[in-house]
Amino acid sequence: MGAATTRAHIVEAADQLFYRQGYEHTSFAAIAEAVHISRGNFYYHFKSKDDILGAVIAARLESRQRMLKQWEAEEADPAGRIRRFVEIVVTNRVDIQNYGCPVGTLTTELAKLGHPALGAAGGLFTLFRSWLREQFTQLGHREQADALAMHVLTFSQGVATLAHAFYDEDFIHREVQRMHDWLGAYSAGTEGAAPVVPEDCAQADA
Amino acid sequence: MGAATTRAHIVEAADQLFYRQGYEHTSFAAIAEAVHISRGNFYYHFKSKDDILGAVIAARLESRQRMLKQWEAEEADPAGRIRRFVEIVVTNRVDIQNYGCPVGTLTTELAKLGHPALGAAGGLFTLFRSWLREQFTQLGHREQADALAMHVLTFSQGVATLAHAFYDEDFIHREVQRMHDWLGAYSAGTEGAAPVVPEDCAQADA
DNA sequence: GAGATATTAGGACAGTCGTCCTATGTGGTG
DNA sequence: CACCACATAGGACGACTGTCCTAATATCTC
Repeated sequence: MGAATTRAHIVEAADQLFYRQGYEHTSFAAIAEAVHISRGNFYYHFKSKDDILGAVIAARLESRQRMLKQWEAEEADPAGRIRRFVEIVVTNRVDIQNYGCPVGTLTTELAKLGHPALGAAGGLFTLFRSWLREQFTQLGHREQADALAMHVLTFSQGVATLAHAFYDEDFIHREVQRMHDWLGAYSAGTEGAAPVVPEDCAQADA
Repeated sequence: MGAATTRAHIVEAADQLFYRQGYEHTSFAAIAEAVHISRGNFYYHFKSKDDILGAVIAARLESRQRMLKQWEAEEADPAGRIRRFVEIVVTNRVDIQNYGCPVGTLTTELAKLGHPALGAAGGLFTLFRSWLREQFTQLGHREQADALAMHVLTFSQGVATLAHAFYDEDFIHREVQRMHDWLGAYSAGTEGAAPVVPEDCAQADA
């Protein structure tokens, strides 16, 4: 098996485990077992556990960036793009109810650990924030664009946290509906333009 | 020093440390150092680390319950009580920006650890949820009371997570203002303006 | 096929963890 | 003062952690 392949397998397994069990709680042995390689062999591909975390964060960043690019390609209307973002919590409702938001929970954990990779993980939030800001700007709300972007992020983080805590799917749908109604006030003129969310958009967050 | 006093000191120190560093990341040695007692002496007061966690959760529950009771005593208007709840993120903005929400972060961590005390920690969420539901019911929104309570919780969790991630105080104030505006539609009678607004007219703010 | 390189396996290492045991010290009661 | 339950200290324990080292194996080049 090529080194690049093994490395990718490690990152993939670590990504899942960090998400489901947390970074600190995930041991080298656990990742090794998931990838079916020996513990000692890790250090041929990564020089430390923090190094794996860095690779995982980079992979998540790239993945989300790709997702956003695709949305831009598929959806001409900025309001439709924002709606897609809001729908993430529906698309990934199962994972979210089970494990929370991969961005929010990782950032919170790294902050508590005082981990140096906190800044890199925060880049995921910044990525979404900037992208949402751009969409609101295109909608003509240049002045409030950043505040509106933060409000949408607030929504998604709040929903993810509580859907996780209460394992409540109906709650997700209610809050998403509320958010769509709220967004209506900011996407005037494009009413009825874009229908909501194709089924295969997924691979999104959480 | 009395046993009860020492026990209280342990719980207090553990509470702080669990909040700031997380439960798993906080070692016995760290708590011992904070309380200035020896490691081995812990097991005279608690039979395990989980036992300390249980005491911390119980203490937090009692503390929050006391807080809510006091609000009920000081504030006759249910709308005012809800506003007090919303203001938590302002009152505790320093801690929230530094460490996030004590309820949300603990619940998330325990879920990832698969810790048996997850249910007990979830009781904190349930406490707030029930209390908020009661206030909305008293405001005459019996039907939607629970959904409205969950919406307020969503707000507070989202704000706490992002204020923590971005360390942004202005953001907190903006979201709180938005929330107060939204609440205005549901607190008829106290605020002057006020016809009842259907659930999906949440775009109160702009 | 031989040799060099890339990749893997498995154990040794020091450190830390939660837990437990036992001896020491304390304070109040007869 | 002697006594005894309460409270504390400090170290020993096995298990686990991330890290590192070295030998064995696979893969590719000539």
